[in-house]
Amino acid sequence: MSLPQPSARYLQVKHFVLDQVAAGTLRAGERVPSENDLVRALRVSRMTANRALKELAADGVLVRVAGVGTFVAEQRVHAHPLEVRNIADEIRARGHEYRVRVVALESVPATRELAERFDLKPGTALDYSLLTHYEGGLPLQVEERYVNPQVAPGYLRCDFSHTTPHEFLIKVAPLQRAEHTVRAVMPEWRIRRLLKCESSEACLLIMRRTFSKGRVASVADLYHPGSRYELAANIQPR
Amino acid sequence: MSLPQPSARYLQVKHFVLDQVAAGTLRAGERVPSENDLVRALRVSRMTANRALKELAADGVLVRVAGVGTFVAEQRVHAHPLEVRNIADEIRARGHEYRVRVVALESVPATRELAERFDLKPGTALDYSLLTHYEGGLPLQVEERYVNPQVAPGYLRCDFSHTTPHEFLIKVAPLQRAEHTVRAVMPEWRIRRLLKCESSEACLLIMRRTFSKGRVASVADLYHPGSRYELAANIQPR
DNA sequence: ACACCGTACCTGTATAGACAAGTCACTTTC
DNA sequence: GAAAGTGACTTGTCTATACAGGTACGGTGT
Repeated sequence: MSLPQPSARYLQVKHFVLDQVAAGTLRAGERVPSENDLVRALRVSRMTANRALKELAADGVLVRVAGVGTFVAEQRVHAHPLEVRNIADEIRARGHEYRVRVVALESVPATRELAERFDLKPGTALDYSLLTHYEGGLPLQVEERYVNPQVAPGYLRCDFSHTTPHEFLIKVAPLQRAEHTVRAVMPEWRIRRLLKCESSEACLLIMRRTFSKGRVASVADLYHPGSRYELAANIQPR
Repeated sequence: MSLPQPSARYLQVKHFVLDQVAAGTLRAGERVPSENDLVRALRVSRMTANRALKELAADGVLVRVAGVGTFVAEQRVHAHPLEVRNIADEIRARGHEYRVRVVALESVPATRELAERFDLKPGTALDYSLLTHYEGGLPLQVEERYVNPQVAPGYLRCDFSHTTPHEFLIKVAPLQRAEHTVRAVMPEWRIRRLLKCESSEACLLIMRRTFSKGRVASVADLYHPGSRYELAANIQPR
């Protein structure tokens, strides 16, 4: 279960703690080793232990209280109004037939750009899928997704005719936090061809990063034809 | 303009850099002082300068390249899709100059489509405004807005060089609820011209309806150039 | 023209040592 | 018993120093 040791010592310390959180040895609300504990246990300087815990706190994995200690943060699975819902459910809810086509499903090495989005080293193996989701025969979403197999293993063996990537990930890697970015773009031809949309049609791109156990579980670019897809939100202030 | 000095020295360093980014002294892509420059200029240790720059990089304000230097990140404007925020505040928060141009401001009768969105009878008088919001000289948003004068009276007498429509509405008609719809579109020539964007550029359209006292107070179509505007959301449990 | 190398500068990481401030439990004092 | 003090432990910050590794640039030799 334990991962190959990263070179940087503060990363080793992060993993030391993270592994125990992931394994359940340390549960939500429990106290994690203090900086000085880590100094003694892992033979690092306090500054290094401090950096590891500080970054884990910034990631939302830990909570630190000056004078008291460091604790595992409470993790809850979320439900959010702007969540990109399961595309299959969305389509079926509108009374249309849902179909998916798997264009690609393989393991690929991380490019530098991908490595950055994942916060991993370039060349790390990532599971890659390229799917087209159809609504009643028309493409509604092209989903280009990369999954970190160390966080969510078994992605390549998933049968996407029965399970969407989203469903799989929720089951395998409990969602801690997600980032969405929404843009209007003119996608490259490769995507445009799959979406079967004209060269003059704008597309809605949702870039999504999901986090689990303090690490990036998955990075997805979701392309939608601008003429057939929109995001809607109801906002209640306060 | 400058804020009271924070006590922690690394925060002082962060503000030193941030102020220059906000003031425009340092523009996107430009090089920021190196760690050693900051050591000499602000009389701090390199570890402290390092922490400041590292955190600003983590915040997305700067980009660091080992062996090369630290640079101001290219910043797309971020907006939180779930908040009803003020475009002027957003721009100023990014440290850029905000300016607005009033293209039209008049009373118009509701067309059938507008009447539907307002849930009113066609022909009802509506206050209409067409504004272009500029960020540092570049159009960032074209705001086409209709206001129901029975819910929010006095809209046409508002001075938009000092108050944004958003601010006015909040004051006159307390916001009860809002609806957002986000689309990617290729807008008509009229809008494209105001946005000064090319004919091949996709635009992000936010259609917003705000409700006050149970009625539709305002309907707005907000157009943004796809290359310079995006919506971002961090979705956290709880 | 081109490959190679040295140098200067940059960020990234790591350490030991130091002081401050917050929290808690225990003890002393009134 | 209540208030005040004390000490141990925690995180937060800061410094001086060090080495590694990346990058750019200019010079040198072929």
